[in-house]
Amino acid sequence: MALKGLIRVTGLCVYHMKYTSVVTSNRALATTVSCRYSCTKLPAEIQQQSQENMTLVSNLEIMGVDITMARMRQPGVLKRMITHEESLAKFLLSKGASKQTIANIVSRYPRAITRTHEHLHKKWEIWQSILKTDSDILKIVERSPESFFRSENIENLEENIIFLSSLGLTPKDLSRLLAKAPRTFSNRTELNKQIVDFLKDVYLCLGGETPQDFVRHIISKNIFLLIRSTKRLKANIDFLQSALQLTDRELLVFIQGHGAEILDLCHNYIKKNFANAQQKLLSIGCSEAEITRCIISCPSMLYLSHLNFVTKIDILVEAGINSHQILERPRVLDVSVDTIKGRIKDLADIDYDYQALGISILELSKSRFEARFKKLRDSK
DNA sequence: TATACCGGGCTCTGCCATCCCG
DNA sequence: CGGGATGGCAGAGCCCGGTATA
Repeated sequence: MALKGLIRVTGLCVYHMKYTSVVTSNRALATTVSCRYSCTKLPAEIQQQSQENMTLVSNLEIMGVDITMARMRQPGVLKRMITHEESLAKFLLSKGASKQTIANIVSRYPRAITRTHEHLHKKWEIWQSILKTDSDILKIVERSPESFFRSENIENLEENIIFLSSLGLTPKDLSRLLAKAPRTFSNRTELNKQIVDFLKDVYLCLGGETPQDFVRHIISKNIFLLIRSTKRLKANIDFLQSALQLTDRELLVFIQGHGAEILDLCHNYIKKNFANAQQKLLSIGCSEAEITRCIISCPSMLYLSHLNFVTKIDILVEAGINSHQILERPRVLDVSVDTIKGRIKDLADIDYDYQALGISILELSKSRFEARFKKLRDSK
């Protein structure tokens, strides 16, 4: 199989490196026990607190920062002799943040106060070249302070923008990337390059001929790919090929289409959900081949948690819809449980016949459903 | 003209471990 | 050796409407 060969092709650079680093970190994980969150103070903690810069701590308290939270997250910051909390606050205020927001940001990511005014100014300017307005940037900083403040490396940020643009991503793609997956820009450019190389290698191994177009296409389809490990992406691609029994050519079509949406899922989650969905659909009388075809046509169903998936299927079956109707229109699973329930109830009131009229009415947009429902009811 | 098909828009952090440098 | 920088992980859907088609 082509993907198996990939390990050999890219093994020396991308894939092998990733793999070994993960193995060591997992091993370490198993033997490390953190006591950082213990409620009772140990002597070591008391000693640690005593080393804190008391002026800084009281400044932060006045700003409204949650010191306990800050201490829990980045204890080292509270010991620093030189910090820039005042200029940080002034800077963010000038961008439209409230005092409460600023306190919240520092509580969640204390290292923010180690950034100088010059740094903040420069970085904001660069972000603004992509996102345009202050409020767009502020929204992200509020949502995830870490993504804005974690790295001090401006050159790397600039390099990332150049690199991502060189892939053919449009300004619109870049702004979506920065708004939704800001980590893409604080990760080292080398890492982004590795992932892009990995994607190109996958594509070439599967027989593709225009790797640059492929990468641009797949990243704009799923903007979270660059913040996932190649280990995860590879595991998911391998799994989907074997679980869905796709040829290289079919896999290529799949991951360039709807398949791209699910490549970033946690690998165990995708495996678990696949097994659960298969089991549930088998239990209502679907064949394995039908299920496979259905998942290929609508892979987003693997996004649903087990409970959510089972609940939806049960509601549909109880309403008198048969398994084949569901498989023919799997996008009905895209609709929320509440919406399905509400519509089934409405339709029961007018004795809607799913066998005769089909189930596509359940997937309409809200306004289209209402219009259709009204027409059906009036014609009764 | 109603329905089917399909693409795309929202959305997506915060914690932990290791590496690395002063 | 401590702390900053960086990578990796778990987590878990829904909706709208343009256009093709019958």
